[in-house]
Formats: sequence, C-alpha cells, structure tokens
Amino acid sequence: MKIGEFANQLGVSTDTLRYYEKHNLLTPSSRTGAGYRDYDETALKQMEFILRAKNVGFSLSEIKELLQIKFKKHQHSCHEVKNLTIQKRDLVAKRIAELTRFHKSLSILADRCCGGEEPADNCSILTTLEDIDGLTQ
Amino acid sequence: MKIGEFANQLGVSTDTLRYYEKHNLLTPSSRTGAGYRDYDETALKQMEFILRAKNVGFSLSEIKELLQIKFKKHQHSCHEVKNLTIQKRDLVAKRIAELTRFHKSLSILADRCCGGEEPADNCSILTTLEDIDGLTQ
DNA sequence: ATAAACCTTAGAGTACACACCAAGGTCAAG
DNA sequence: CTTGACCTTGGTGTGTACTCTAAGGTTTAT
Ligand SMILES: [Zn+2]
Ligand SMILES: [Zn+2]
Ligand SMILES: [Zn+2]
Ligand SMILES: [Zn+2]
Repeated sequence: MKIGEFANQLGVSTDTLRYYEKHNLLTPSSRTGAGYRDYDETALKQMEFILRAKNVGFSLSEIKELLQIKFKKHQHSCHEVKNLTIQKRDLVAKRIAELTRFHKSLSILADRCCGGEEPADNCSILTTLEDIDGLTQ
Repeated sequence: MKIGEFANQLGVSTDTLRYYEKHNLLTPSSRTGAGYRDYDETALKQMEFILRAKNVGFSLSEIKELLQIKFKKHQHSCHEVKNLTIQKRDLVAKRIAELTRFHKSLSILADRCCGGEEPADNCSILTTLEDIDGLTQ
C-alpha cells in the first residue's frame, strides 16, 4: 500500500507518516522500484499501536520506548512497562492538579466580575491581578 | 534599578525580562547613559501583574491582551475582561477533561499489569495497546 | 502525449517560553 | 589600572508534533 492510501485508512496525513519514519516510530515495510514507500499489514498493526498509545496520553518519545520493548519483549519485564505507565500517569496527575488550580482561580475571578458593558475601570479581575494575592490558596 | 537587581527581586531571570520586553509585555521605564535598562516602581507593579496572571494560568499572549485593556480601561468593558477569563477557564476545563481521560486509561492499564520481573511477553499493557480498544469509553 | 494525481527529498515554519552563547562595553573596588 | 561583576545586542538552541514548501520524478487515464 502506498503512503496516501495508508494515511487515509488511518486518518493521518502523509506528512505525519514521514515524520514518524524520520523519528523511528514506523518504517515502511519496503520500497517500490520507484522508491515509493510500501506499507503492509505489519505496518498497519504498528501504526494502530502508536495511535492507541497516543490516545491514552503517551508522547511520541514514550511510544518509541514502548515500541522498543514490544520488539524485544523477552529482554524487558512487566515491571519496566508498568513503571513507564505509572510515571506517565503521575505526570498527568500533576498536570491535572496544576490546571485545576488554574481553573479554580479563573472561576473565582470570573464569578466576581459583573461582566457588564460599562468601562473596565473598576473591573474586579483587573484590580485583583493588580493588587491582591487572594487567589493562590 | 538595573536589570539584575530587578530580576532578583522578582525571582525571574534577566533573559526573561529581555524576552518580555521584546514581546511587548514590559518595557523598562528608561535607560541609563550607558544604555542599561532602568526599572522603577511602575515596572515592578506591572511585572507583578504579569506574574499573577501567569499564576492563574494565562499565557503570555493573553496577558498582553489583559495589559492592553489595563492601559486603557475606559476603552474596554468588564464584559470583555470577563470573556477572556471565561474563555480561558473553559479551555482549561477541556484540557483537564482530556487529561482525566488519559489518567483513567493509564490507571486501568497499570492496574491490570502485574509489574513483576518476568519477561514482558504477556504484559497486559502491551497486549492491550496491540489488540483491544477497551480503554476509550 | 499530456494532464492529474500521486510520490520523492530536504529544509523551513509554527507555537510557547524561555535558556544559552559570543563579543564586546561599563562600572566599582583594590 | 586591572580584575570581576555587571550590562548590551544579536543570534542560536530546546522540546513537541507536526505542517508546508520547493523542485522534481512516477503512474494512470484519456
Ligand atoms: Zn463590572
Ligand atoms: Zn469586571
Ligand atoms: Zn506481568
Ligand atoms: Zn505487564
């Protein structure tokens, strides 16, 4: 299968596929006489793996690690895979916590402001950002 | 106050201050004879505004908008400021929702895997990413 | 034979928020 | 008067995940 059809089937762009190849995430199975990339069933499975991993939040570099483990499963342990997963989960949790703080502060700011059409001279959002620290905590 | 002292007081780097200047977030009040940046009380207040806005999650380009409103408050309305805040809050909420989905999927994956030291040949994390879609939903 | 649709490469551009570096000017202390 | 700490500009590098462009080669249909 040539790159265009392969990309269509997977719902990604040909640029993305070339990008993944360059970054060692997915090498096409072979090349045609004209030098065109040729993808087969194995490539399809691997690309689906990549997309699923993306869907649960892994970054491309993390996916690369997972793929290397997948290629040589007997040289790696469950422990290693679980660690990668847990580390990612904890990182995600931290980011969620930070964003939740942001969300709370922004809600407080928004709730206090009248949102009217009058000039913003006394807007509580601006004055809070100017003067007080009553948000963090 | 020269840039070094100013940066120290605020807990940021001189690079950051030059970066903010280049991107029109904070212009030093004046320059000394030698061309050195000179920051005063007004600059301090503005920088504190910027840091507070960063602390509630606004990006630098959003902060630039807020500053432009702050400079000419009577030309803008509460409505406008509240809108910026609400839009940001909703964006943050979306991102939180996405990360929460990630977190849930990663937790499921991690919980299923034994995490032992045996080879990863039958690791449930890998097989799930290979075969099934039992995560999304 | 020629146009459309596909493919190739290498390289640049995007957004974000800085960090780092080189080459040189300035200022205060000893 | 020289050392060291500070300052200047302009430019490059970082990480993430692509996206777009240019200049050209290939395939398929008409
Ligand atoms: Zn109001
Ligand atoms: Zn208001
Ligand atoms: Zn196991
Ligand atoms: Zn396992």
